[in-house]
Amino acid sequence: MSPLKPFYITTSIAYVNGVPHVGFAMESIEADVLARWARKQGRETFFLTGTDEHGSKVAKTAKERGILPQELCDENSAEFQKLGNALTLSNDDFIRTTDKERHWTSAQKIWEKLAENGDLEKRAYTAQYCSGCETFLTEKDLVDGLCPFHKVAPETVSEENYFFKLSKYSQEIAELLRTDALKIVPDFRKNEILKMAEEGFTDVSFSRPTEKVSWGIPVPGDLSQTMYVWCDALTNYISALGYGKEVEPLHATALPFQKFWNSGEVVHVIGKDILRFHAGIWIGMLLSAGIKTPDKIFVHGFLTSEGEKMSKSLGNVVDPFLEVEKYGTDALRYFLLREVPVGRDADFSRQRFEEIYQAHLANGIGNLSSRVHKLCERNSVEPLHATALRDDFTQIIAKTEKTVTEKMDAFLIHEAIQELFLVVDFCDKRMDEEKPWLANEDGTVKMELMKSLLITLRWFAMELEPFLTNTAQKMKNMFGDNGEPLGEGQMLFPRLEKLA
RNA sequence: CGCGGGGUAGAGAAGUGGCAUCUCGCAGGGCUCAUAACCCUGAGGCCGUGGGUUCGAAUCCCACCCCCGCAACCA
Repeated sequence: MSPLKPFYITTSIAYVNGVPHVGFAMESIEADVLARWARKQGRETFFLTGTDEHGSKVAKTAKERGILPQELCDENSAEFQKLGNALTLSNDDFIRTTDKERHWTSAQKIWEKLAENGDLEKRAYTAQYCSGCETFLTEKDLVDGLCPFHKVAPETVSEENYFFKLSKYSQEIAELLRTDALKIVPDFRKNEILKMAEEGFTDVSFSRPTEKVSWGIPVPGDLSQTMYVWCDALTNYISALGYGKEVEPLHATALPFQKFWNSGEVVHVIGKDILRFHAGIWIGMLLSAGIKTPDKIFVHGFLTSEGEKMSKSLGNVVDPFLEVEKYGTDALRYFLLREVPVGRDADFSRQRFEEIYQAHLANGIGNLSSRVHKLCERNSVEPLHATALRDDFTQIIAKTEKTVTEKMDAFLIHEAIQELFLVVDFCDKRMDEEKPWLANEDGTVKMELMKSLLITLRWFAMELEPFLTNTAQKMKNMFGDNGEPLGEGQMLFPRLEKLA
């Protein structure tokens, strides 16, 4: 719990059978802010993201396109890494589940641990299978007993799978949740998953016959079976840290796994759809394998698009690349961080996005930066000489720092950023009332106020860094970070009508 | 009676017993350093509905209505 513990934060890994989605952008940005915040607090931090690349869907898509599954994975994984750059993510690593060297060894190691512990058992499994979809269907999928896509009755198929005995860990998991040893944020998600745990989880299928699904990690010691997503994908969180890697005993303590997993604070950032897997299956696996369980799971909601569910068929999926291209990285970051209440569902509305951009970014911090910069330039106020801060500014800075810290510690990102931006209002108000563009009655300029404004904006840039990294850097250039002279003035956020 | 979340101004949120708050939008006024930006004022709420507890309820209790998730790898 010590705030100086190393900090390990992960996003869920994106499935590569498609291109990046604005929801993935939101999750990555939230994780990025928490990672940058931790670093700013002086904590040694490791931020991981990556891609989930196995399974029949990928194999099928590759086949349709006439390329190898690995080629498809390479192509799409690259898109996600490209998005990471576009969003200025500060991830320390990027793990891919097709990475045999790094990932497979860890995943197989965990599998062996579960097996040694007697928690994996081969069972016959019977279900309805549609050969058109190449997947199992449940009663609810069927329309009049037929596959809704192929209009044929599914066949009853029986196959052997390894099952993980998750049910036996239900109560232990419930206890972790109850005591917050595994803390779920926000609270209401905890209640939800705790209920499920108390009612008991069912055992889960952990493998598929290789003849049906071969694009995956082979089950150790049984080539007739391929790992199903759980042991394959969830294990990325520790494979990236080198779990199970053969090293000289002397070097074992140097493994990131040792530092960040065993001795650090571990936080997973995920969407509400996969909470069950993370708080259930993943924790069960770790308990079985005798590995420390994570400290926190931070669950975000979903975005709708103009009030409707985002779906390919409706054609309303928001492409994060296009948003970044049009409005800029920090505008998208700001909207997702400020307008989406942490943990809840929200709507991605074009009009709302533009209103927020105009009001907070262009008219707010952008305009304030311009007016302060011009004043300083005109009156030769140099950063080097701006050392003394007026009391009222000192007070608001102290108060803001305190509140922002409290909010961030509680993962209330949207409230933290809201609090921070109140400083913009404060500065605008001070200028309006004291009119620093007019001289004092004795003809002298209002130097004290101008210096305070300059210092405050320089401070603001520092506070802003975890949230809007690019803008923070631009502000530092404008207002002379580290005693540099006043830089060039620039428009941080041009008004919308000036955007192409 | 499957499980869970939610219903507070046009929109999004805060508020868990004591004058209903913030952001955006809207209307009027002021200023002119600034990106026609900024500042002030105002309009706009039976706090989902009906009962109850209390000196006092958005807040606690009971009943009901309506939205939304989950139960199945959609971020």
